[in-house]
Amino acid sequence: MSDHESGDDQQPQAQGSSEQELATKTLQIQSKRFYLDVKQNRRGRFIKIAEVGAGGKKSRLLLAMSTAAEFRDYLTEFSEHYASLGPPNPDSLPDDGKLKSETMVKDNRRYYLDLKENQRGRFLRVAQTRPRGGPRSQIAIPAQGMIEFRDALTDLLDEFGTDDHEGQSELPESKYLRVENKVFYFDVGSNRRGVYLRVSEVRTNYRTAITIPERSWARFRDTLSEFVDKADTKESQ
DNA sequence: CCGGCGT
Repeated sequence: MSDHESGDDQQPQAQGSSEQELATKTLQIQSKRFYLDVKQNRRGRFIKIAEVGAGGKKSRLLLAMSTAAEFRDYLTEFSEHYASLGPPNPDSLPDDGKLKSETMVKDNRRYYLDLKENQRGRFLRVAQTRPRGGPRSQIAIPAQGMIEFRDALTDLLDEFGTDDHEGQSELPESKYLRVENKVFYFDVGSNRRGVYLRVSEVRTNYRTAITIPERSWARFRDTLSEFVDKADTKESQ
């Protein structure tokens, strides 16, 4: 029963029943509190990281167990790099302000790890993005807390494994289709309502999409076939 | 005792 509970993926929806919380850890790093929750639903096992700032500002991030393990290893790399750095020097900062960057990919979600520096000091920013400008969420871990964070993550991974225990197979890769002057993107995603296909038409100043539940894919295909057949017969007359 | 350069 955690008070840092909130919605998850995609569209708002009724609270699902079948999400269990297997373990939780709390970390206090400077003014911030981090909750690391191991959770499991029918799509698999994952770790939810919630950051609560001093003013009660919250942000959260979801990582599959395998991604959490990858992240843990990167935390070691980043903390070693951090330890090798001299004192902060605004003049010798790269243009993008990033001292070290890595990327992780899982199920069409991208994770960006950036060691950054500002007036407050150094911190690791972990950002999660979804395809086609979907919601972006991010947390910032003070650099001094990376080791502590890694150790907490390691405890959870040692206890619950690095296996995602996916109910179904992995989500398919995204595809796209160029049609005349348009591009259509096909992205498969999932939330606790199930698996869906999101078809987006993306142009510079215009973006639209439909979301098709997996259960109806065959009917969409059949319906499209009917139109194709009609067009074909018309063409051959 | 905060705070993380955007649409």
